[in-house]
Amino acid sequence: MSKRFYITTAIDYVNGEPHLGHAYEKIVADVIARSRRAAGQETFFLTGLDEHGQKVQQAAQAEGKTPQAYCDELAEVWQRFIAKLGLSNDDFVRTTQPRHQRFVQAILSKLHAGGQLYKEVYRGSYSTKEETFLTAKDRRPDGSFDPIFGEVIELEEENYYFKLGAYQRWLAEHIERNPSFIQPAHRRNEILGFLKNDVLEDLCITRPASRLSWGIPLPFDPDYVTYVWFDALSNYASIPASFGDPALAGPLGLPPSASQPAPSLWPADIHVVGKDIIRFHSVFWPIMLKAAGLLLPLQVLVHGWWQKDGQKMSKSTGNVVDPVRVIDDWGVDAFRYYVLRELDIGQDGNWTHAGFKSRYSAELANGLGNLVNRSLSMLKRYREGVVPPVSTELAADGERALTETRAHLSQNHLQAALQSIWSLVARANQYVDHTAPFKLAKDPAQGRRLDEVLYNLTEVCRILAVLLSPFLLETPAKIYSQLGLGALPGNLSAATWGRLPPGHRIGTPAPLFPRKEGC
RNA sequence: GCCAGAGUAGCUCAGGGGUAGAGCAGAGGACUCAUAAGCCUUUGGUCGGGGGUUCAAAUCCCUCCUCUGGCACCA
Repeated sequence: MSKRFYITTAIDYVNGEPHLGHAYEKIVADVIARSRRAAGQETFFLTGLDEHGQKVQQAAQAEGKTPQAYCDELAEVWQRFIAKLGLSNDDFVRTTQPRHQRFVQAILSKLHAGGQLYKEVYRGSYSTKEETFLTAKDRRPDGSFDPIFGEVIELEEENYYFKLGAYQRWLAEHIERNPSFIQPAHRRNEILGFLKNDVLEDLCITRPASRLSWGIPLPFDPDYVTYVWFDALSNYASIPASFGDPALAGPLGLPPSASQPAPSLWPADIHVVGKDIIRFHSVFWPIMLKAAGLLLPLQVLVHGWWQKDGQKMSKSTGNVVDPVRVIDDWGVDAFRYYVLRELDIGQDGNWTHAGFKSRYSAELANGLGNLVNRSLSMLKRYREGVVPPVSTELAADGERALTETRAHLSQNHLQAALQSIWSLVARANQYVDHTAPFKLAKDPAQGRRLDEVLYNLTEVCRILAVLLSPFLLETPAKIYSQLGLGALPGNLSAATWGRLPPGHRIGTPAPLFPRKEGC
């Protein structure tokens, strides 16, 4: 079986609240996944949750629940969130699942057997209250620790380390040779600068089980559990491995697929991550894979952060955008459209209500929505909704939009693709005014000309629905329904000109993005 | 502090030696199919300051100012 296109989001810490940043990352990944499917590629899209760690352990205890019961409840919250965003993920990983733990233990065993791990004593300042070691950064300017840390003692603890530093030069060369490995380019430069100018230190990968029980035990030392790096990052490979993916199961000695043939997913094509965790994904994770003899992902695609009204979002000041609220008020398509259209991937964004409303009314309602409504209304009124013979006056414009959209999507330029699609919207709106079908309709001698104009407009509406299908969820289906065409095609090739059959009778036009008063 | 990047129209940004561009916002107009939407026309800028190279600089060089991003793991 040929390898599928495989894309992931970061997994979210189960304890956190779903916010705009999570929604944005997931929607970006979703649109890329949908665009690949629409290009005819078999695709696998994974998202999920990071459920281990001290904070979960403590929070569960505070609520008198087992950590697993606590996670199960929160996992439902996250799954509802994902459904709200309309994600097309093929699976949902939770790091507490046995299928994930098997992989983590397998890769740790292999690294241990290969001498890539070692045990060492660390001595440092330990906060008994926070149950964590403190670092220089935790010190106040006078050198003392903040009282929030409570009693601070000197403590020794033995842990396992992973030989990260040994791979520093190799990784720098890999990134040099593969310009697309970290995107966008300025993020790549940051990582390269770091790899060339700083010393990469080894990574502490465990906690004693006595201190942290809610984690995956080391297969070769039950006194320890593995800590965030191997536990969380491994999710990208653990799920393909659990299906028996030959690129993973074989090298790690995991059981082959129960259902043959095993899907071929690894290596991942794209890891979509936020700029805050770029280092873990473009330094730690590749080295972990390399050390274990596994293939590296092809690309780490780094997105920026959103601000609200030019300020950092913060729950304490109430300066937040609640994606669920926006979707409830404006619809999932308006939400998805705004975050995709506002930013090129990699830039930081600034959410403003005025900006959101402006794009909603100017681009969605007045641009796209009104075009579809006026076009179909005229076909309904002047031709009883029956599609006239094929005409090709706007065919070149339609084909250009298709070509550009495909080209942009193949490079994950989602914003640029939307701009290309909207240039067809603008062209068609202009065409209405230039050809004035409402005037042609008054002159019986102009019947053939009116037929031509109406075919072109109706076909543009259909093409727009197809082009928008990777981006929007409800609108393309609504357009198809209003066209009386049934199921939306799954492939962008349906956007080639002239597929709207003459003689076909369309459905009932209705506004796509209703005007909203007082919002 | 170090390393990048950026400062161009009211806003968001493109351009990168040879009459300053787009979208939005603003102004005016003709139309009426449509969600009072759409279409056409149009006002805005000595391209951060200063100096230099050149016949010619927003563009190249120097310098200054301002802003942004990054500087991990640090058990």
